[in-house]
Amino acid sequence: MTATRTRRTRGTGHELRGLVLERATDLLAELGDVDALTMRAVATASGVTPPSLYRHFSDKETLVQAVIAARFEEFTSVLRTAATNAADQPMARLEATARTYVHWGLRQPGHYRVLFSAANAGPAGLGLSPETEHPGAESYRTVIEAVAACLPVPRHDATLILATELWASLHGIVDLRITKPDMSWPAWDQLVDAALGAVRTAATNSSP
Amino acid sequence: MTATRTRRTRGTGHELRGLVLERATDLLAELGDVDALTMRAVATASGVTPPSLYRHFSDKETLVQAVIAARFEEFTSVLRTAATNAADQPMARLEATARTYVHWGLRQPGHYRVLFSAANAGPAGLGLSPETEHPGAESYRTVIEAVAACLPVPRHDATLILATELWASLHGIVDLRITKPDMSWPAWDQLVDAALGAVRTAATNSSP
DNA sequence: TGTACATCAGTGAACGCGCGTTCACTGATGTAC
DNA sequence: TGTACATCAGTGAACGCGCGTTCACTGATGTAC
Repeated sequence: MTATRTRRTRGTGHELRGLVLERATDLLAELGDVDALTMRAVATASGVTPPSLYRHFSDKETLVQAVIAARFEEFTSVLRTAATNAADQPMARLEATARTYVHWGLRQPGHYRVLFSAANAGPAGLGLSPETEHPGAESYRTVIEAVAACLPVPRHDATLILATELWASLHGIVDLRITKPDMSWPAWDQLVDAALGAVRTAATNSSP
Repeated sequence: MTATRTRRTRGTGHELRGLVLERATDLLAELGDVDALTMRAVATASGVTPPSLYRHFSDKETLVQAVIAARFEEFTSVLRTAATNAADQPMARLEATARTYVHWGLRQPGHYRVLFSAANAGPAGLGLSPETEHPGAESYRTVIEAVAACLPVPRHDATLILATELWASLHGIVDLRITKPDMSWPAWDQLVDAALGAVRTAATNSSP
């Protein structure tokens, strides 16, 4: 055991930082709960003893924040990529965004829960300053923009309500499935389709 | 302190059971998280030392289950009452059900989270046998029935999708608001209105 | 009416556990002379 | 080329804490005789 471990040579100690982030990410994906993640487990998964972690992260909160920030960034990026790759038409882009949202959430339930269902998910709860916007706000904005693009004469109020309701639907589709996996669920893409109905109607009705 | 405490007379010890349930319910409402609830806190809130709790509940899980079961029952009952009190027309009943769902959730965010967003909310996670249906299934059924009543020619598949998507919307409206209280949200009743749009459209289109 | 006794609500102290974190250390490696 | 030394990745043991839970007990109350 101990013989297998090779210590990093001087100057390359920061490699451990990356490894720890990776392992912590995997563990968080499995656990789906920040509180269930332990520094000891992260250390073991990284092939190192607990005190070594404190060389790179001042405490658990710092480590967790680093993981969460990266996951949020990835999520938003995946959403944007999906929209970009879709046909160059607002509704097609929105559909791609919505489908990708749910697909990503169901594929990475642990991460989705950590990002969106954490008990203390506010900026304060994440240890961020109150002025800092919530890391999930970016993905919210992505949905709003995609909805706004579908409406010929976008009124701010109406757009906001449509977009928020759509977001709530997508979140609900993912979250309920994750928390109640034993129930029998309709195919998720049909649910997403239904959720898009309101925007589709609004888009059709307002166009001449 | 100790002088203030009056021990129950013999035979009335079961009164403590009710008091403990009440205090545990309150604490759970504040915390919104089963793991954050401690037997010690329940004992203190009940004016008693921790070992006393074990006279009435064999362990923490049993106590928590009792609280959760009661909350689920209350929630379902509130939904049914709302539907009953609404005008005797399917759509009015559905609207009342939906509004009450969200209103209850936002009024009792801690309880809502415990019931619907618990990390281990499956029957197994709640310590129930796998055959036992999820305690939330009853409220799900309430929504399905209310939706079905609105459709003139109810097809089972379509009804299920519409109802599940509506449930997801309502859950999302409540859950996102609870977990991200710092964001600025549109009025919840407008969101509920939007969520009801799909059913309204389906109801109108199928009627002659 | 008095007394011995069984009952039982509730206590105080302690248990083992896993946690985040700290501390003093080890020992291989690169560097200065 | 050799040697003393500073650096620093990583360790092993321990800390204090709060938790669920257990244990032996206390002492007031009702009951039997």
